[in-house]
Amino acid sequence: MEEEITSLILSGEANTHSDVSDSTSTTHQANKRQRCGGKGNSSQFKGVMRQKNGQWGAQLYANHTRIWLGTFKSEIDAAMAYNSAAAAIKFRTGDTYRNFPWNEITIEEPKFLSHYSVETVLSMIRDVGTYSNEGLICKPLFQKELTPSDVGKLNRLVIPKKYAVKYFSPVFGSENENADVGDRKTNDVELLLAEINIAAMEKELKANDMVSFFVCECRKENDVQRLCMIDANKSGYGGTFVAANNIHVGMEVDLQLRLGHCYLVQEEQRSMAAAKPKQDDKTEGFKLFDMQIT
DNA sequence: CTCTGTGTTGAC
DNA sequence: TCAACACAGAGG
Repeated sequence: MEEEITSLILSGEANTHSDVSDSTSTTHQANKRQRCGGKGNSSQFKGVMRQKNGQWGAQLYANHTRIWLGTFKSEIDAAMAYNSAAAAIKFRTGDTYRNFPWNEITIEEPKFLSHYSVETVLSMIRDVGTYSNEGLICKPLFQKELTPSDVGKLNRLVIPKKYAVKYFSPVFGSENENADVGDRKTNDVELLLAEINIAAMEKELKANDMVSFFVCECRKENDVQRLCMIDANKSGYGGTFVAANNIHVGMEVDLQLRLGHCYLVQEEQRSMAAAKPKQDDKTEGFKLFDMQIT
């Protein structure tokens, strides 16, 4: 589960497709080898090539060797894989070429990937690659230092009210009896984590450890779902995902506003040439860590 | 059989 | 360093 989630993250990349190539002075097209007899089925993206069966392969070169990233259904997914791998491998060397320009979300990617070894990152990318059309991007929301009670027996985590209102207002701001949100008398909001395997977390986390909340977009086919993730930053370590599953489509509209842009949906709509309308309103309600809240 | 991904080559 | 192309061989 943990690995599944992290691998999803690595595959993700949110970007508009329209304003490619403004992040570097050299374009992929400019560098492309113009081998004779080009059949016009090559990719416009760096590190991406068409396979015989119509799939798209992604690869990148580092240390004089080719690193195969997998095959993908769409050219864009392959280009995203290149971006992720490049963010993990080439970013530090100063090679910041991107198939898509950075945006407010993807700019976080190198920092996130730096928590993992190159091998881990690559395996994550490959896990998602073959025959996959999934993507997941994450945007940090806020951090909280754990208190003794957060890691206590009560299976609940207290979120400062200002964050709860800001990011979870569709849930916490409404008078919803189903919401397992307690203690409106205080300034903070208790997030009950009954469904999460907090027992596992307890072993790992202590008071004063820092947990980061992310909102993530998970793309599957033509569907976009949103997840909330918790990343635990133990002191002295990089972040490691210890908990993540929260599907909450109900707050989509609100989060779209807060994120400023819903890149994946736009990209999907554009690339699908309006073949299918966006269909992300099928699911009602809000789930937090597998717990239906609204 | 299908299809991935490696081997290899040659352009930059 | 990179993409184009060929094809070995893994996997169903």
